[in-house]
Amino acid sequence: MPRVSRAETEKNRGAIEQASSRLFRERGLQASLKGVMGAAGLTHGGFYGHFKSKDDLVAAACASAFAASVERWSARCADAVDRRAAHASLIENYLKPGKRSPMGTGCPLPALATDVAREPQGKPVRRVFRDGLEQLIGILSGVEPLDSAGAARERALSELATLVGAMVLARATMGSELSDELLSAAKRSLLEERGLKRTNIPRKPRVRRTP
Amino acid sequence: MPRVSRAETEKNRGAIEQASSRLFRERGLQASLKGVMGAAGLTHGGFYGHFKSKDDLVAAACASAFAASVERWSARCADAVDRRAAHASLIENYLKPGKRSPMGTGCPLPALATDVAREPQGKPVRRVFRDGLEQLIGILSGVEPLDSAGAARERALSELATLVGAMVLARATMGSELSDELLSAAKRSLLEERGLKRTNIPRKPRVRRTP
DNA sequence: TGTACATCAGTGAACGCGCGTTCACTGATGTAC
DNA sequence: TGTACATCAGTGAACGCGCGTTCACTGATGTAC
Repeated sequence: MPRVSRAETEKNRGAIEQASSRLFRERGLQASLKGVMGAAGLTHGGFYGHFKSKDDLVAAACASAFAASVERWSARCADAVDRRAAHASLIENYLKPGKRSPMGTGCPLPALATDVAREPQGKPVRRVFRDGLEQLIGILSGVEPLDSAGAARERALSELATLVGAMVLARATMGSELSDELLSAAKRSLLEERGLKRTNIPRKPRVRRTP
Repeated sequence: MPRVSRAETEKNRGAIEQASSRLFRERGLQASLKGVMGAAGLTHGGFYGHFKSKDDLVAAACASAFAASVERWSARCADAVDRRAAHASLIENYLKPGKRSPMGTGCPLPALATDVAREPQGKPVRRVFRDGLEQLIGILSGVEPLDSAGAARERALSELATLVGAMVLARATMGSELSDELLSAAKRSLLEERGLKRTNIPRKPRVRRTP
């Protein structure tokens, strides 16, 4: 079957990156290259034509996962009528019960943070993770109340901690009532304590699609 | 060298459990049995004389980690002059920068939650984790302000989410300024927004030790 | 545009290694008398 | 209390398997003329 056209090669590289981004979140960073290559529709031997090493792929996969999250968060903000609506939308969406599973298509923070914490200090994925986290912090800071001025970042940090912690614990307890409780408790705390109760927030009218 | 006395055998079983409890938190649930047995001062072959399987050990290790946390949290509460002091003490201690590392001796929630989330539904460790989490929730609920009545549990859930999320993210970014920021932002949010500022809380006088 | 040939993306076997688990063996412990 | 012997906790080799990585090979692609 080999060889393959240049366009095909590039498409394959993208497929490996996408598959790994999903599988690393789903199964952890120790997910196998054979599994990744299989999910990309290839055999394992061809991997080193695309990436220097597994560490290299891990970094690329993590970056890709963050890029997708940043894009989704930004789109959500752009769709909201104002900052408060955007803020509430980000929180409500993040803690939806449906977001617990599958892990492979969700936010990289709860999916990968503990694995990244176990990676040695020099590994490339650590920097990628930190850069991605900073981007999400930036977006969340941007929808914090303006009156608190320089405290916006600090608020964003503690809110992100609540979001990530609630999701991580909800996943570990999935299938029990406690799991739902964790998500709704975090949601209520974040929304109500900041005056972001759902009923207070105007919604943008949906754009009607052409049928 | 074999065989060994009954007392020795029991001590060895305890050593395996302790070593695994530390190594599973440190390296994740895929830490090897050979590593665990070595850390307990034994060779790998003897493992199955003490435990039925690795899954069995994982459950025991998780239970042991929670038991240690429950004991420490309870002692901390007992040492405080009142509920508010206990509440602040739990939060401040949990988010101390020194608690980021080593992972092997800290709270099992940030160390194991994501690994537990990836375990299949039937695995014994899932129930052990949930039971342990419920115990910690119970302790934290017990120091929430009484005036909020039935809301104590809900508050405890969202506070625990913040604690765990902050620690998980701080560990993933360890070595950067962001890591410290995450811990202090979460601490300030939890303490100040609940009127638990350090300066408001009376301290118990230290018992003088005999020199 | 058509032909001849060099390139190289993907294949699949192979490498050394570590995993969880099993098992024959050892020899001090615990027991029966 | 002392002796003879059965028990069984721990050892270390072995099992089949999957891992990350390497490599000789293949044959369609891309290029030179």
